Amino acid sequence: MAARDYGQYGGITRALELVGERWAMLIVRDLLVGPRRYGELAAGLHRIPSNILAARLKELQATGVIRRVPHSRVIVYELTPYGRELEPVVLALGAWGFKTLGDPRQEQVITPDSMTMDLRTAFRQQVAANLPPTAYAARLGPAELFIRVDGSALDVRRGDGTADLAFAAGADIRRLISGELTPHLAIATGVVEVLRGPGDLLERFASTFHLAV
Amino acid sequence: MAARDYGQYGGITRALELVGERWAMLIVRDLLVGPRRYGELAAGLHRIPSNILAARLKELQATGVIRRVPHSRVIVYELTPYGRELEPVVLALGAWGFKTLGDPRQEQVITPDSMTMDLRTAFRQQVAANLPPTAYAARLGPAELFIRVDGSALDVRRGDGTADLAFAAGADIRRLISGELTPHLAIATGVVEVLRGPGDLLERFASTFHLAV
DNA sequence: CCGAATCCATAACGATACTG
DNA sequence: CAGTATCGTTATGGATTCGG
Repeated sequence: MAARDYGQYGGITRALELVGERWAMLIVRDLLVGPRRYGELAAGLHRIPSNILAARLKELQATGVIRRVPHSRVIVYELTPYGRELEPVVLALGAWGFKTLGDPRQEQVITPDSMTMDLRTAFRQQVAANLPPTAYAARLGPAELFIRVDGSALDVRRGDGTADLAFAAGADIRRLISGELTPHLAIATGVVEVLRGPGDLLERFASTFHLAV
Repeated sequence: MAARDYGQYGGITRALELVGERWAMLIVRDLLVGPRRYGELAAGLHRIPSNILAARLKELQATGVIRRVPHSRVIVYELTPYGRELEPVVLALGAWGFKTLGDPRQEQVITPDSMTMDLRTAFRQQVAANLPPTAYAARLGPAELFIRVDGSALDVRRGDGTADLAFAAGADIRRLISGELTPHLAIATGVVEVLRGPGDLLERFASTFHLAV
């Protein structure tokens, strides 16, 4: 791993030598959501060439960031404890990037894992702590997420479930999270479509997930 | 800048498109210490090729992370307000990398700016708030730093000054900051050499700057 | 089918030299 | 001092192929 180093001694250079290469941090992002198989990673990072994915997985293993775990018949990759400690880094990056996240370009896709991490980024723990437990079923572009907020705990997983509020939205859910759009306006303009449950709950959603730009 | 994108829509991909390329985050790191001239950046990142530095500076300007400011005769680069908001990202990266920072390799150098940011990473604001104002003059490898702690405020700058404690150390100051070495042992083993002032103050330094591994 | 390895064109990077 | 220009090397991207 000393091949592509910076010739400097310090915490930041060290970190960048471990996870600074192209795609590495996105692999970490997806693995922060949960263990993933090779094919799942390839699907979530749909533009990654398979040789690059294979190379990164090897490097991240060699440096102790991830682990390759054979599970009966399938192989999954998961973060080591040290790798999981990258969560603050990934969240900080996400919060920073979110601020200048415009509208999606034509070729940009939304993946369940990236959306999950963006929701974690926007999650306001101290606000949620004072709200009743709530479950949301959100269809965000192609991603179906089941979001449970209980006290200061957040759980996001793929798929559906019994939710207090079910809604559908596209990438412009961002406008709701940034506060650019009020929940009321988001519904009125069709940015958010309420599928089940009281639309008022979208206000709770918006105050739980908020990231000022 | 959409040339090298990831084809995904999300906060983290957005951030990586802006500052994810090689060397970019290190330029940000050094600019977090203060505005720098082209030559200063080149010196601090001594292994960066000048064409890469020039390219990164252009990209970071184009994306609104840094600004090119003509100052009478010289040109300096500085972070925009948006660029400065990368500080939490850089500190989180530094804290993570610090944990597996071993001993320096032969070719690795210590630069004043990287050392400054590492100190900021390790700074414990809430601990410092309960200590009397203290100034340290530290010679860390080739970097001469004048460190002032006043309440929860930290100021690190290059050069010397009237300090309560002056000391010299090498890269293995890391062992003191990680707690691997007690202040007493650090002095006894020669890891830290006290140049002026009461050596006891090194305990205050160690509790002010601490990052568990 | 999953988890890669291989091949090849292209783009980025790195070292050095060069210019206003 | 603040960059450009050039050119060889390396990494990336895309497609295809291989092995269990």
